[in-house]
Amino acid sequence: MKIASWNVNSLKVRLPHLTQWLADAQPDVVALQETKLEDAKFPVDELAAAGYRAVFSGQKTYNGVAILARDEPRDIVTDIPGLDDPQRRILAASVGGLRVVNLYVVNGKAVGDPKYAYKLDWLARVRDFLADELARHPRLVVLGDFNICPDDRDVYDATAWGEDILCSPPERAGLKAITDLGLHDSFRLFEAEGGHYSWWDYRQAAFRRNMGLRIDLILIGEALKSIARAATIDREPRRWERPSDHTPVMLELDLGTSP
DNA sequence: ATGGTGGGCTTCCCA
Repeated sequence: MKIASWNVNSLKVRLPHLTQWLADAQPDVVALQETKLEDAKFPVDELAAAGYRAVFSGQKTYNGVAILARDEPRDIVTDIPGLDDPQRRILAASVGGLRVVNLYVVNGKAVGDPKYAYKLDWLARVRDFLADELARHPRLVVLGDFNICPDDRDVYDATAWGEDILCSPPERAGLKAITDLGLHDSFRLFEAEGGHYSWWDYRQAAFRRNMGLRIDLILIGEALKSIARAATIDREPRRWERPSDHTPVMLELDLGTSP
């Protein structure tokens, strides 16, 4: 089974890229972020024609998350219990014998900004939600745009970036509180070197110069660690005309033949 | 220190 995450930065603009990539990569489950679409405008029919069921939690202009799958996703959750948040950033579903939680983590703008405080609080609440999810569903996958570089290997120039937004110690502590639940950064099960990124700024020819960050992650519960086969970043869609600033990340799990 | 680019119910906000 192939499970993927992609921040598409407007599904309206990127739908042709998405359908092309689905045909090329043949993923079984895909988590999308920044769809920027109201639910009524989600391209259900186009994705069904591509062979995927879809569930989604969107809003106009900003945010928006979706899960695509070959099989119908079930037991949908669109909100963190107890958190009244109009921003559509989380979507959980059961699919293909897995529990999948798709996150579009708050960017935070800058250390000290009000959005940064919202980010740290949101992360703490997600951590508590994930603790409950993991207790109920050992076969848990938590993936999405985390808007946090796990460590300096995930930053093109860690010295210059320093402790700015996406790399500040409190953000990294917020991520560590999540991985400390027993969720592994699947990419690091296969690759120890730096220089592998999932996002490149649109400015300054950042992609051509590989000035990127690895902020799109697929975390897996301990129960899935032994069946992880490969974790990859597909840079190809970032080369296409009018790309998203993020590129898809993918994990292959060996779930065997029994359901 | 600044600003560069891109998406969006656009002349600013968000990333």
